Amino acid sequence: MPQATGTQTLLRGLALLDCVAAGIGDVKGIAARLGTPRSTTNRMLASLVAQGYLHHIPYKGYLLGPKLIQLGMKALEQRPLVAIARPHIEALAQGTGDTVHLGVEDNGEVFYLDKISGTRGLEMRSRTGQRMPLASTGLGKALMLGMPSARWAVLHALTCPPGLPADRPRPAEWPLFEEQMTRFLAQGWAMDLEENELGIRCVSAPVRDGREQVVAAISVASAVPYMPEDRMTTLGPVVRATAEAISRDLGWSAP
Amino acid sequence: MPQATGTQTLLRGLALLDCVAAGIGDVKGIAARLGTPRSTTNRMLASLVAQGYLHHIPYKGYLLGPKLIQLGMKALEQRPLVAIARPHIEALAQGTGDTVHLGVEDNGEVFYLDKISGTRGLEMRSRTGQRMPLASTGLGKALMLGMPSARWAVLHALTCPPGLPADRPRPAEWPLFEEQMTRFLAQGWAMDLEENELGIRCVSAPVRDGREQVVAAISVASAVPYMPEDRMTTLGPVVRATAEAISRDLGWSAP
DNA sequence: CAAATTGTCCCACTATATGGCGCATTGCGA
DNA sequence: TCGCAATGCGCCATATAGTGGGACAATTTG
Repeated sequence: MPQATGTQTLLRGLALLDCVAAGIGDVKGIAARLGTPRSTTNRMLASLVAQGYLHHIPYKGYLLGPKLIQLGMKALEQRPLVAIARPHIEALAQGTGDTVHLGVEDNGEVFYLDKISGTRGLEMRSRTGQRMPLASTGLGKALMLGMPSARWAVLHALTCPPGLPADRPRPAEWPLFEEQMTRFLAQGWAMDLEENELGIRCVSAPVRDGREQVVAAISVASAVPYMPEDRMTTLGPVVRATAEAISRDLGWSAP
Repeated sequence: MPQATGTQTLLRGLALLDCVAAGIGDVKGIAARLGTPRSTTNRMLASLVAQGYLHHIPYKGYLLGPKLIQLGMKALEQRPLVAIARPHIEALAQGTGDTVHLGVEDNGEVFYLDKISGTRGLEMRSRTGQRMPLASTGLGKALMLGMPSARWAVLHALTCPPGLPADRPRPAEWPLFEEQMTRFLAQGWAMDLEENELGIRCVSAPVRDGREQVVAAISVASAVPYMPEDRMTTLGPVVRATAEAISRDLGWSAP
């Protein structure tokens, strides 16, 4: 299946790891699956065990080893979200022509990590490094999808403080808001209908890491004329797909 | 450092992963550290990237990839605690001559997973599959070291219900108990002074996994005559060392 | 107890990885 | 803005490093 590019032994070793990850722990099974003779298989197994990539229980079988756990943890830390998401959100901006945002949750707010301006001429006020409420932004709602729904009420209230000027845009009132969120959760993407900035609508989706946790969110935003209801409906799955592509680069694997 | 056992390419590739894990992301640095020429290094890098073991940001550097996160997670699931701990607790039983236990926390209690009987002739009533309170057993206290100290009070109260017969052994009264636990936490191992069974003392320590979480505990138990105070003091670090050896096999790495 | 798997060597053969080199790109510092 | 240093990518003759067959011992299973 792969193009043999001069590292047979390495690739075989990695395939072997996959094999064990798939639950095949006996030498016979592994050798059969890789198509390697017993002696070769054993040789590689020995090396992988010596390095801690596999755990060996003699005459019982092989299991993924402690080294992989360590490396997995290190990998989680090293992951530079912005750099990894970049190519994906660039493609999304290219494909939609609209402005794309990347953000994370920080201290009950959205924190903008990256922004790709759209090609429609209009510029949004948002800026990398900026902070915004969770419940009134597309990014924020996508991030909230990863939290226990019990926290929704608090965050919603936080976004609509008592002294908020009457002319400021705001999310839907509570019972309705919860209803919307439940729908967003089911479909895997969310919307913002001028709830944060008049004239701006957006479609968003959550990004998860290897632990299934929501670690970020992306959104496609544009002015109302470019964002009729039906376009948002078709855009939803697209945004979601991009978010999932980023998630995969972060170690996430589809359910 | 390793004996070249007929898998140079594989070992080099794994060393390369270590290298990147250590934070060396530039080709030049990696090549220098492994002692391989540029072309060979690039070839391996390409293969590792193709398989998802590394993430590549062109002209920027290499990082541990998503595949390692996935494998790390799988490794955590696959880990058969009992089988992995076996050789270690056997060695401990051999070395001390006393009975060794392995247990986990389950629903606010200790659950005994394994037991190696000592060589002193006396047999303990404990049995694999048994349940015991957390606060009155050595295993339980070691497990409690991994919990937020706020939970200690609840668990202590749970172990000493109002209707407990006056002649039943029990842990120290509350203010003192907390004091003891704080000391145990600092030294990394705990004691049980006939608090669960009259005439039985034990020394215990927590076992952690790759996420630093306490997932189990081990203890060395014996009759009082074999367990004078000073022996417990020397045994403590030994038990702790064994627990840490198991932890390492579970992916834990010393702080 | 026998059958099936597994762990461990050994060894001749050649496919496999090596590493030197050149060129086009890209990024960074001056 | 420019030039240098790293990097990505490909080619290729060479011999080294991995291959795979086989024999034997150790271990588990039933």
